[in-house]
Amino acid sequence: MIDINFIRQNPEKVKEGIAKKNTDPKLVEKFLRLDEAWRSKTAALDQLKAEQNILNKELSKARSEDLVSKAQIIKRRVTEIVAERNKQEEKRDEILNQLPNPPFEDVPVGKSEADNKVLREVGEKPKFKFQVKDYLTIGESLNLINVKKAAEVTSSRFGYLLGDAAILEFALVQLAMETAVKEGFLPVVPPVMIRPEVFTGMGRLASSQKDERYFLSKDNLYLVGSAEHTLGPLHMNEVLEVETLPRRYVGFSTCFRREAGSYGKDTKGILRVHQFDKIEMFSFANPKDSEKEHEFMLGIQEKLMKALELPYRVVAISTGDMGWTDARQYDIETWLPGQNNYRETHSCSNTTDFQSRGINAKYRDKNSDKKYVHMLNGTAFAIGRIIIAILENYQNEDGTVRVPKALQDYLGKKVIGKN
RNA sequence: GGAAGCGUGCCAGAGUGGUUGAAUGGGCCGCACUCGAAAUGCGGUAUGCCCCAAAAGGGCAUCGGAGGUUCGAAUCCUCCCGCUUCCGCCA
Repeated sequence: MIDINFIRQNPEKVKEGIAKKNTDPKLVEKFLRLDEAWRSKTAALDQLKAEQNILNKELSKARSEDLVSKAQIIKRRVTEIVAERNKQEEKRDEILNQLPNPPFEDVPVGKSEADNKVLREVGEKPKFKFQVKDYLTIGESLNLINVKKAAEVTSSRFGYLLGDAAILEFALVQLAMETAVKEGFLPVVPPVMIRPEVFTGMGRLASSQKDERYFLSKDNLYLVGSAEHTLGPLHMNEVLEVETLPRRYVGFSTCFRREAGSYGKDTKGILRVHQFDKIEMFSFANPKDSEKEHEFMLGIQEKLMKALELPYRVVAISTGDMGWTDARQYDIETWLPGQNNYRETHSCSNTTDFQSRGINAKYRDKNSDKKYVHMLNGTAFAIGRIIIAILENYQNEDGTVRVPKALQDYLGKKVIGKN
């Protein structure tokens, strides 16, 4: 969530910031009105409580019926005002929950993904002397992917990874983990379920994101949409020593997404599914270094893409297309010959103190003041989509698929589909 | 799933209705002593919020969480969460 004091002191900045993110700036006015009402209720309550405390102290010395009846009257008033104040607070916080993290000043302003800015294209797009196939055609013919059976067994937007595709998954896990560990990330297998309060703190139940989550009502738990969601709370309610920053983690988890509102979009295959596995990097950084840390994480993502020798481009996400919690976001889009297009495979975000405030993750600086850390997250590999990219970019005319050099040792072969 | 116990500040640990934000010890920080250190002594050592232009100052809240009883709750009651132990089940 945004710092309440920041909104009070810089309402115009906040309005401008959230407007860029396609959020109604009038919400700020609404927030300030409700906040003002909350403050006056709080002041009234505090004053009444002070009176009550004085009376109670006198009563603790000597009981008198007169004082008791006075205190009883105050008690009734307190009960009333507490109820009013709480109601006011609820209303105010509901609006606060509708305010996304304002973007940094230099983020490209735009309404949608059409306004994203391509920063660079890297790698050579493969040239084919034959009719290229899409990954699903290749995957089905080599019995690597089965979505039809998954639909029968589970439902649409699920898939089986079979044979070398399954092996490929673990190879990608190994490659990503080894690379991240070398850069100082601690490997983690985090929980994939999360409490509603913690999820809210991470800013992941705000607004329409809620529709994106699977909820287990019997246990009052949500399924995570990314390892990010349970990696962040690893330092919930903690104060980290400044010299231990940045703290870096790389997590493997299954990701669950309802894909609400994407009906009709990418309905075929496994590009957009309800369940996939992902390796995710996460960093807790000193605020003064978080932009640098962001670039560092992006650098690792590119390193991984270069290791796989897949053509990609780096995109600065425009304000209108950014994530709810993000002050800056980069995506990596990988070239998919079967679609003749770049498609998102990675995302990397600096959420500044938006999430750390929600989960109360602080650090102690040199003056031993406690401040909120900055939290960053970035994809190492969204495994399903990388498998798609490999199948399409490394396809041969005879229907087989070459294995990227970096993965050959893990698979123990150079070509998939050859007898 | 059944039964029992427990949950206090950075840590250990007292406190079972009345000036308790909370004894005591440890840790940490500052000062004194010392050439320096240790030891010792003295002082300090939470967070959030509100009022105040700010500072100074004042007030409110917080003893796992949410409610309740009461003039008054760390202390009593209810529910929830967590931890421990035993039984059952289980990869």
